[in-house]
Amino acid sequence: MRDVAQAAGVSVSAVSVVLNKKEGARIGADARVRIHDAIARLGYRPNAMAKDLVTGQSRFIGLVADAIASTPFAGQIIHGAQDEAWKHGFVLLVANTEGNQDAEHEAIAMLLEHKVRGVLYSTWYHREVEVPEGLDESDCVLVNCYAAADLPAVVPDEIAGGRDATQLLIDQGHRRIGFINTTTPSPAHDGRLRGYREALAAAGIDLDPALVVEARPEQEGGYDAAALLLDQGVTGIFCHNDRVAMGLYDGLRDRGLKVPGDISVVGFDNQEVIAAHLRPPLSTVALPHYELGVAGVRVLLGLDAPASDGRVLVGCPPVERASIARPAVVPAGDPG
Amino acid sequence: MRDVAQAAGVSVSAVSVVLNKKEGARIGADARVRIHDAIARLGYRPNAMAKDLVTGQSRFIGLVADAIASTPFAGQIIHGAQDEAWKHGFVLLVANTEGNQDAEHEAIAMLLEHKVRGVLYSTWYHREVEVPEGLDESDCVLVNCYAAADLPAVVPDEIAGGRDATQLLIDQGHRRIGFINTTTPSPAHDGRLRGYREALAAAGIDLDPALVVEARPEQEGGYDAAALLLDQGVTGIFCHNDRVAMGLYDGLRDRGLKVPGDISVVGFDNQEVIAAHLRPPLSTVALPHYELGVAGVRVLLGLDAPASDGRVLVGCPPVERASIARPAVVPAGDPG
DNA sequence: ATGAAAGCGCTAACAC
DNA sequence: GTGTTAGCGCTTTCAT
Repeated sequence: MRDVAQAAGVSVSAVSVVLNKKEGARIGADARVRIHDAIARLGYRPNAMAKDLVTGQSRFIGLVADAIASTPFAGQIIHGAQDEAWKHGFVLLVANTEGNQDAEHEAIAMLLEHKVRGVLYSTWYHREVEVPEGLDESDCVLVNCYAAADLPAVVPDEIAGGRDATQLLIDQGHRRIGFINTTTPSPAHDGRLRGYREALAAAGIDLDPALVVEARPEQEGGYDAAALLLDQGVTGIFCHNDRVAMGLYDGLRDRGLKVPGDISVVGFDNQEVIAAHLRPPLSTVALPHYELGVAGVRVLLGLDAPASDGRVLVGCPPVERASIARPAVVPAGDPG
Repeated sequence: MRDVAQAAGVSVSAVSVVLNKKEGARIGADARVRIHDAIARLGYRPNAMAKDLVTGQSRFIGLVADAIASTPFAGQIIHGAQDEAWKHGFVLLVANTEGNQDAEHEAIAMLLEHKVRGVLYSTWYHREVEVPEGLDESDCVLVNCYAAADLPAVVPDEIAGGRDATQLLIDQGHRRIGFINTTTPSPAHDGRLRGYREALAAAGIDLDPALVVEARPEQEGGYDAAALLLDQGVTGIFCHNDRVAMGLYDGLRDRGLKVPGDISVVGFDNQEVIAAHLRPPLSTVALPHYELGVAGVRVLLGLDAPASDGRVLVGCPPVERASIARPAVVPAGDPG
């Protein structure tokens, strides 16, 4: 920078002013030109760290994730956070902890030492977390998780998602709708179930407890659950996630049943590799990971405000594909 | 830091020395204790940027990716790079460009301004890239891609991978082995084909051109390819990737054929969500994204050296599951 | 309108 | 052994 000033025949402060496009003090047009010229000629790059040092604040936003890679989803959170941060001139500092306590501690220390503007603490599946100490030394927002501590938390709206998924089936005339929930206790388990109930209630359909079963949230779980639900005479099935739906497809096929001709299926997550390419393509409801990341930095930056309970709910938009049709067996009393 | 020094009754340099665990100049044991005490009491955190500023080098490694989220894979590269960087005291600065030229330029400028130790330029699928200008101002290594410019490039060993995948089938006695390659021109297309040929040649099997077909690298492509290969009387099929294999499973089943009873199948990529949960679980060969990330920072840091051609090939380890069996039809002349 | 100078928090000579 | 001091590259009063 000194070199630039020298080459342009001005002082360093003049260069600084020009670089930061200050409004107040204007620089002579000629000097300004000479400065830009010198910058280009010398290939000068400002030193971000020196700048941050003097201003006392960096342009970093820290993101600590518990499992960057174990799932295709985490990438989306990073992506969304990165995009939004970038939009406001911030850069993402990524720290992966793989659930390791020490790594987490170290990561947070590192972020703090870099004087990050704030940190996003995220998990790969929606759950309650215990906030590691140290995080309180900086602004912090929880992404895809929440804590007893009153930190702002950005989470998917599981209830509305469950409601919408069920509604997809109801809209096509289904009334005996099965639900393969997960065996794992979680906000997803409770929220989607509640959404399922709400949708049923709103449509005036009595809840039949025999229609909701639980299975491991994987293909294998869905495959095994097929038999249970078929015995109950369901015409449509809402699966806890797309992987379960994938397994269900297999289970149905092995019993000679066609989707959606014989049974309609709706998933959850909108896991692209699966949902979009199953035969038939799976109608589902999307887990908004990208948006979670975006919303996370927005509340961190004070652009969005959480509700009074500290939560910001991000919607799970339905994605209609081809796994839902009107039920083959018209319910009694319904002329069709 | 001054406060700490004052509280401990020593000078700032003493604190600095203690913090950096210098070997040469030792500090009195009592002073050291007082310093640590003061640090804890004051909740002092060193300012990483001030440190980097004076030493002239930061502990950052930049990672620019063309598509962080479009694929489950990118996350693995980030993860590997992050872990390895962390291990050596570096932090990852992540920049996503989504293939956008301007974003890329801006991202690189930003990384350079932060005086990164070097940058990893990565792509989500293995391909040739044009290196954006500016990257030469810093150490740079290509990850999962390569360029005409002589930059070190860390890439998967497609040939060996194709060879190993084919060998999995050969080992079980298959001799009429089909290959569903991708329609997309790419190192994967050429490398896996070459590996397939090499494995066949090594086993003394003549190449039958009718046995290699091309299809879109998705479920749909695999489904459609089933018919073509079945007509050729193959007993085993090597698929360009797991998604193709997934489609192939469907195609085979629709024709009443069982995997691996009637036809053995091997995939490529080891895309967890799919490969591990298909019925039967898919034997495949893994695309080593995590290792690619690790290797990237290792060569960047000078820990590993590329071959004379600037490449470092990362192996694609076979992952055996349950989609391969001995062929039902024993080839003529083979008593076993 | 522009330059001089102080200082951000830290490290690294160099004295003592 | 331990304290003093001079910057690292930049922003920002404050003079001019």
